[in-house]
Amino acid sequence: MGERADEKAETRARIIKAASRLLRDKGIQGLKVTDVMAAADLTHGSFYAHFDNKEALLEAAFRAALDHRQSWFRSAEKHPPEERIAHLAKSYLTRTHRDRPETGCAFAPLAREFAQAGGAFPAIFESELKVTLNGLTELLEEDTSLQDQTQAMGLLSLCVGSMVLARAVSDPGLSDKLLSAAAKFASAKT
Amino acid sequence: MGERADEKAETRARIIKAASRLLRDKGIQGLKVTDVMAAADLTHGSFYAHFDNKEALLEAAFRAALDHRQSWFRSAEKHPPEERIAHLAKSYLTRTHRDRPETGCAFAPLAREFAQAGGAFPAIFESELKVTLNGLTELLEEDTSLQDQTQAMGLLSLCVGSMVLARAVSDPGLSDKLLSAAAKFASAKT
DNA sequence: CCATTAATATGATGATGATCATATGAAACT
DNA sequence: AGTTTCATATGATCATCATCATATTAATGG
Repeated sequence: MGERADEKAETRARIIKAASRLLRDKGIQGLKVTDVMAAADLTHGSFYAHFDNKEALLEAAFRAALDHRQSWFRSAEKHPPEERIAHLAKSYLTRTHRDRPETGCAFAPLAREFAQAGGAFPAIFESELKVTLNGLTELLEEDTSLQDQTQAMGLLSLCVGSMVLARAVSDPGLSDKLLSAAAKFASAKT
Repeated sequence: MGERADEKAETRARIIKAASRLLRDKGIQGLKVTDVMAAADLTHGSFYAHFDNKEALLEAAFRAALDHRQSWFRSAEKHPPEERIAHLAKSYLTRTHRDRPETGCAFAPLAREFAQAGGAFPAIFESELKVTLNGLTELLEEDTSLQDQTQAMGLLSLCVGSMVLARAVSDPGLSDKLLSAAAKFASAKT
């Protein structure tokens, strides 16, 4: 009895994973149900056995796309507070991260589309962003009062902006330089 | 004889202007030919009297969207070099700019889509970005050698990232704070 | 005024893609 | 083995949009 259900849950997870990758790469409008299902080794029609509609999938996929945030935080915890800005920036602004948007930060590629999408999307985006900012604020030992999250907000803005631009550029020298310049810029603001 | 041609050129300009606004607001995939024409007070069909296809329009619209860059630079020139970073950040990171994406910076909302679009788009994006970085580099009196454009690249990344996030957030307190924190972060003495 | 021509409008056409209805096929219980 | 059930597949349907073909309309030259 549980066998079938397990299998279905596993398939569902596979669909979400595929969607979460494609979403970060192609954006909301670029994400096609057919492509997601193909990436999960299924055909388009069975999609509706797993989700009510595309919106439901997007929601799950976006949340899944933010999982890796934890490991970003954890790797910074090991460093003393005054080195954390530099470390967080450096570990975010890597070539690997740039070249694999499908496994990376979801804020950078999706901000505009999520904010403008209807339904629950803007709220989801916002709450996830707040969680991220709070995590950074703690790491940087700033006041949580929203009045003094300058470092956390500045750092995240810088990281997101640099990643967005670096990904948009095909000249590898320029792209690399955009990442390293941002990392240097961040460390200077400690 | 020139009358008709003038009128047509004027209409074309009107279409480009409408497209340039809608493009920044909705993105490439969100831009519908019908909507552009309606915004220019025309009906959809006549579009092809002015442009070969949607791609041609997008190209013109994107270039038009970068016009305002000049005035950003000029307003910074008036300040002494060491104050320019702070001034550039502050004048970019305004509430007005945030609330009117359709008249603002084109890099922030369009980077991902332009980079992934086919044809000439990535190259156009990249060359416009280089122009911008060179302008900033000059203003900040850095070495133009691409080896030392840290300030220019850091500043632009920070501005773009902060704007993208601030626009994605509906809590006005948080959104304002994202802008002001980035401005403060930019001006922080190294 | 009439004829021409260029600008815009109206109404297809065809592709794409979300969603749905129905079919297949294999596992689980009898 | 036979039947039931559910996961997945196949093949519509319906809306949206880019693009195109044709019609209308207004300005210019005679």
